[in-house]
Amino acid sequence: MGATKTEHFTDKHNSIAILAKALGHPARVAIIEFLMKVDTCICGDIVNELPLAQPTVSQHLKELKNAGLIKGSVEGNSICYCIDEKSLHKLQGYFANISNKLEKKKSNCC
Amino acid sequence: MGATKTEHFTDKHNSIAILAKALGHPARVAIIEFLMKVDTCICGDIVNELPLAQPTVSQHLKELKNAGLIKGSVEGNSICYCIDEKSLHKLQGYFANISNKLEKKKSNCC
DNA sequence: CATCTTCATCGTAATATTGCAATATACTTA
DNA sequence: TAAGTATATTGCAATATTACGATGAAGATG
Repeated sequence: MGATKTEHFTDKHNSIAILAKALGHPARVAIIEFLMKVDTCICGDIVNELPLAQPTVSQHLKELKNAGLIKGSVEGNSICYCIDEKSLHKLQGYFANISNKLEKKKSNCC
Repeated sequence: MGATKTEHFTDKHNSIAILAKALGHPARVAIIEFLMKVDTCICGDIVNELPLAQPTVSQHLKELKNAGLIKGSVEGNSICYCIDEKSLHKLQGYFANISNKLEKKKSNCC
């Protein structure tokens, strides 16, 4: 018990959940927004932006990477992180679709 | 240690994280999609839709409600759940904005 | 009123997440 | 090559999440 029963759900539901979960922490939202703000991908500096210790930030970055929200490539001494656009477009499409459907049926309830 | 350092982050980052976290589980994504699929809000039936025991589903519903993603109102014997459109539109707006910005700057990196 | 149905809550076990100090790795530069 | 810089990994403690059986609460129905 205790572990999520991933195998009982559809791939679609799981993949959305993975992306959403990765954004389910304010530090990781902050990281994404920071990567948006600076115009290029950023090498270093991420740790200084957050009120967390370096290992903690490193862990959050790893989770964002595992979820496919960011990419990281070694750039000499430091590591260059940037947003993986595909996954964010996927989220955008997902919620746009939901919003759309909601508009159409204009809640006949509650 | 162990608890999220919510107070160190901005309200905006926290509020997005709360919504995202609520969707960070496939069962909760499935619940939202089920509420979308049936045209009206649904009273009962949610438990039967999911491969989880009733108390577990009840807990997931509670979390979706706490995050503001769904609303529930007592309807005689059962409870009538439906999507809280505001929060989903908020997510839609958030990701639309990000997607937009990403389009504009067409990644000059990586 | 007794029972059924529907959903919530409690209690508990298993597992996951968060955070950090200490340490490791790897590249850079003096 | 030694020292410095940037990031990752390890190990651990605190806390949160996930799941469910048992039980409770409240309206519905016989």
